[in-house]
Amino acid sequence: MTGQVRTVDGRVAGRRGQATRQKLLDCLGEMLSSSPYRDVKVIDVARKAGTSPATFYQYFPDVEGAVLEIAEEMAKEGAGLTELVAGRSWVGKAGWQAAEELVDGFLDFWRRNDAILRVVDLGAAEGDKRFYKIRMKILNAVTNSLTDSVKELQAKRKVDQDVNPAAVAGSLVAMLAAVASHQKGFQSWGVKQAELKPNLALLVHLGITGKKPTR
Amino acid sequence: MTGQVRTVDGRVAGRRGQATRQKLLDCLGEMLSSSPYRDVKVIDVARKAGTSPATFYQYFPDVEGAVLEIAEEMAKEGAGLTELVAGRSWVGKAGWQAAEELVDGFLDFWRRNDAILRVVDLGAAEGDKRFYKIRMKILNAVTNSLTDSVKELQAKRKVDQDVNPAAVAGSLVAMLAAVASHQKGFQSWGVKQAELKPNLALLVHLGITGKKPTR
DNA sequence: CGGTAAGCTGACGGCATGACAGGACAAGTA
DNA sequence: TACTTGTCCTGTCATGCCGTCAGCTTACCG
Repeated sequence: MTGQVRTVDGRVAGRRGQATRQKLLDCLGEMLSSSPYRDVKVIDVARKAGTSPATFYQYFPDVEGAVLEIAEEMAKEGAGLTELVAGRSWVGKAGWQAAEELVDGFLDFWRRNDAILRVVDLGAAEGDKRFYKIRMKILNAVTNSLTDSVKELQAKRKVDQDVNPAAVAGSLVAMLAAVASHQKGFQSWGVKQAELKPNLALLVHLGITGKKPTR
Repeated sequence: MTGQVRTVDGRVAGRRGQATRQKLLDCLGEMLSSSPYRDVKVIDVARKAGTSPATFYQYFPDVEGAVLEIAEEMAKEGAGLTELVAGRSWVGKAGWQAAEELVDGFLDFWRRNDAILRVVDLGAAEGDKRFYKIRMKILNAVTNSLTDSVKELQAKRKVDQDVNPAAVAGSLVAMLAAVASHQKGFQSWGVKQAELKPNLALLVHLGITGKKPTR
């Protein structure tokens, strides 16, 4: 199903080849977090990995191709974000806890994958379907779960009927993603990390349930 | 005060020079909306403007420099976004209207300056102070106004004291910006443009006042 | 009409890209 | 051990963009 790892010219990669390939990916990942995406050059990645540009081109069609590879990897891990929402109760104290844990988990994931998520975001915004798909894969998991939560509350008449669950869930997730990728920005207008989280959780809880949380 | 427009090598630009310069900026702007930022080359911009690469380098140190110029221009226009919030009442029907108009104005501005805002966002996220500053210039106006609104409501005991006005305002603005730049994304999970706006307005209202709007 | 500064470009060294052919290496076979 | 096979890596090359400079053309002014 997964298929073996293959080089650009169709050979199957052996143990040594896969190691080289992985090393190139790792080095690319590091470069992305230390210098602007626009300035990441194949030759630098290759040098950093102690190999030559030609080797890079054996495993990846171009820089973008390699970035997609890393992103795909991350997306798999990101699928686990679903668990932050699935099967949670949004009533009473449990609701507040759910909101807090969602915010926590989300911010954490984003901070860990900071650099690559930035590039994925850009690619998606520019209309590249491949990046777009990956971004969806990560956000969809959470968004769909949240959408379901809102729908449930609507069914129980706890949320107004004219609320569009998908729109609200999507917007909240977008907010989390945006805040996560500009966390430094908040510090400069005097909001500290620790203060940010409860306020985000508040917004999430308000958005989902329409009510202030009981802590 | 403003200083004349100058070329890289220090000459003051005359009428003809300024026209060329502007044409280069315009063409760059077009290129940014039609192809990925990473692939925008000086030579293409120059060709599109019917001039040579050397001319480009007379007016701008590099592509980034020119992008900053465009962004600066946009930031000036963006300062007008303050009016969407300043001096608004957030009580009763007026509150709902304020939320709706804020969302409307914001989304509109973002759609108009789509391409350049993407690049600014990326630059800021990557830690470039110059892009960061521009992003702040645009968002600060709105965020500060919103922060003040929340503070006022807090003073009147209409909002809980443990809410951090700046954190809430900043998060809401980040949400608006994020949703605006991924508007297409929402369509794919079945949320239409027209549906999106009222739901965003709802979230904004909830966030600022802590209460459901009275429409 | 001549001087001066603005405006533009051809051309060039330098570097990244991406392709290829061939050498180095590990593992299996006789 | 010698030979074979297939994987893995690199030297090298044509191509194309970058960023700069000297020098030519154009516009303005006394």
